[in-house]
Amino acid sequence: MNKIVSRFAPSPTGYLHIGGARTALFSWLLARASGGEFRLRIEDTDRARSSQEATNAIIDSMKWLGLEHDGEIVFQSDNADRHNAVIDQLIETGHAYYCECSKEAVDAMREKAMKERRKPKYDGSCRESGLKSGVVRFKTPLEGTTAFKDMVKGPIAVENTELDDMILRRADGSPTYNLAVVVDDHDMGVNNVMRGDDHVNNTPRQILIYRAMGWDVPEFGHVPMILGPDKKKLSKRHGALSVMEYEKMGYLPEAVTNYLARLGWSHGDQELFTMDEMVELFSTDNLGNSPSVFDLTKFEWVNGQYMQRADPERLAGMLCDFLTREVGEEEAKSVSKSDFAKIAPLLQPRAKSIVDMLEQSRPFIVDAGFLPYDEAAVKKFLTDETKPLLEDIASRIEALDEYSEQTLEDLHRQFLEDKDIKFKVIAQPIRVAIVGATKSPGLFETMMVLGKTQTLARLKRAIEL
RNA sequence: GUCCCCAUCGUCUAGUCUGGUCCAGGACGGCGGCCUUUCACGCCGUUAACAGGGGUUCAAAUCCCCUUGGGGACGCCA
Repeated sequence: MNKIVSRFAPSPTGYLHIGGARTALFSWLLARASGGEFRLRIEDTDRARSSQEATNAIIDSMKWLGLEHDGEIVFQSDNADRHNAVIDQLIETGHAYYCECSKEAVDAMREKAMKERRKPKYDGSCRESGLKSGVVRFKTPLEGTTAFKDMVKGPIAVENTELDDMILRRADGSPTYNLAVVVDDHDMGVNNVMRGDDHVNNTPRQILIYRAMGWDVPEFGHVPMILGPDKKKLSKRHGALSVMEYEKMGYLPEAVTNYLARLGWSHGDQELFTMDEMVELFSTDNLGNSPSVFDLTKFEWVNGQYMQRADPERLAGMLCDFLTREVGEEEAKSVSKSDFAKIAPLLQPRAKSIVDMLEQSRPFIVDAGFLPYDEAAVKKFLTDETKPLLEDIASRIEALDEYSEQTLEDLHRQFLEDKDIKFKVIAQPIRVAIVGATKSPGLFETMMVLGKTQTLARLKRAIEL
C-alpha cells in the first residue's frame, strides 16, 4: 500500500472543540502509525462565517495537543480557480450541467417530494436542457448504488436515486463544499479521510465526483460523535468546551489526547497511553462505531494519573504561568519556579489539575503572617492542651543544628517519648498550625518545603491564635 | 416523511468479523475494607450490562429477520 496521507480539515467558524480534536487525533494517529503524512487544511470557503481568529485558535489547539501537521497549511479559499476548472471539466465531460431553477422552485420540489413520502431532492428538470448559465449541478447517475467500505463502520451502500443532483458551483460562481473537498483532497494526495459521522451522507456524492474525474477514491472513516452527560450532542451548555478551555482549566495535553483516544478507540484493557504508544498501537480496526459520552470524572482521573507521572520541573513552570495569569506578573514574582519545583512533588498525588495544584500550594507560598486558618480546625486542634506541646516542639526545632527530614523525625520521636504520648495527639495540631488546615501532605516533608524559618513562624503564630 | 448509521455494567470499553474457553473481562464512579500523621495516592474486595422478540445451530453477546429506542443527513453551510 502507498504511504498514507491523511488530513484534518476544519472550517474556521469557531474554536476547535473536543469532538473535532478527537477526529484530528485519529487522523493524525492514522498517518503517524504508518509513517505517513498528516496535512491540515482550513475550509474557509464560507467567508461570512470564517474568521482569522478561529483559524488561529484551531492552529493553537492543534499545537497544544501535539498534533503536528506536515507541509504547509492549505487554505481552501486559495483554490477557487482550480475548483472552477474542475467544474468546467465536469461540464465538458457531461458529468455536470447548468440549472436555472430558482431556489423557491427547488424548495417547492423538495416539499412536494416530502409530502409524497419520498426523499426531498431536486428533480433534475434542467438535466438535459443544455442551458449555458446558472448554477452547475452534478449529473448523478440515475441507477445503481454507490458503496464504500468505511474504516470504522464497515460497508455502506446508498442507492444513487437517493442522491440528488448537488450543486457544484453557486450562482455567484463559487464552488461548493462537496466539490471543493474532493478536489483539494485529490490535489493534496490525501488517500485516507477521517471525519465526523455527520459526513457519511456526503461520502457517496463525493465518490461519484472522484469517479467522474477518473481519480482514485480514498479510504473513508467516519468516527461517531461525542455526547454530553445527557446523551445529547455535546454543546456549550454541558461543557463542550474548546480545547483551549481545557488548557485554561489546568489539564495536561497528553491527558486530553489519552482520554479522547479512549473515547472510541481501545487496545484491550489498556487505559493509559503515551502519544508514542498510541502511534505504535493505533489501528482503525479498534475504533468503535457507536457514539460515546464524555465523562468528566474519568477524564479527571486520567489527568490525575498524568499529574502524578509528570516531571516536577514542568509542573513548576506551569504553576508559575498559571499564577501569573491569575495575579499578574508583579505579584507572581514573589514565588519562584524553584519554589514550585519543591512543592509539586508533594502535591502530585493529590492534585487533579494544575489549577487544583496551584490552589493546594497556597499554604506553601504565602508568608506565615498571611496564612489563612480554617476556623473550625483551629478551634478543634489548637487548644489549651495542645498549644504548650506546640510551643515545646517549636523550641526544639529552633535548637536544631541540622534541619532535615531525618532530624525532624528524630526530634518528634524523642518528643513523643519524653511526653509519653502518641503521634496522633500532636499530628493534627501541628498540621493546622503550619498549613492552616486539616489536610496536607506529610508533616515532615511539608516542614522541609516550608523551611525552618517559615515552620517556626507558623508554629509561633498558631500558638498566639 | 425518506435515506444512512448505531445499540454490552451509570459511564468508557473488551469480547462480535473467525459462534463454544463469557452464568460476559477491564477501567472510571459508587459501596466496603486495608495502609496511615490528615487528605490524597496505592492496594484488596464488592456493585452493575449482552434493548425486546423471533429464527439458524448440538451451541449465539457473537450469524439472519423484525420491533423498539437513539443519532445523523436530506442547503446555492461546511
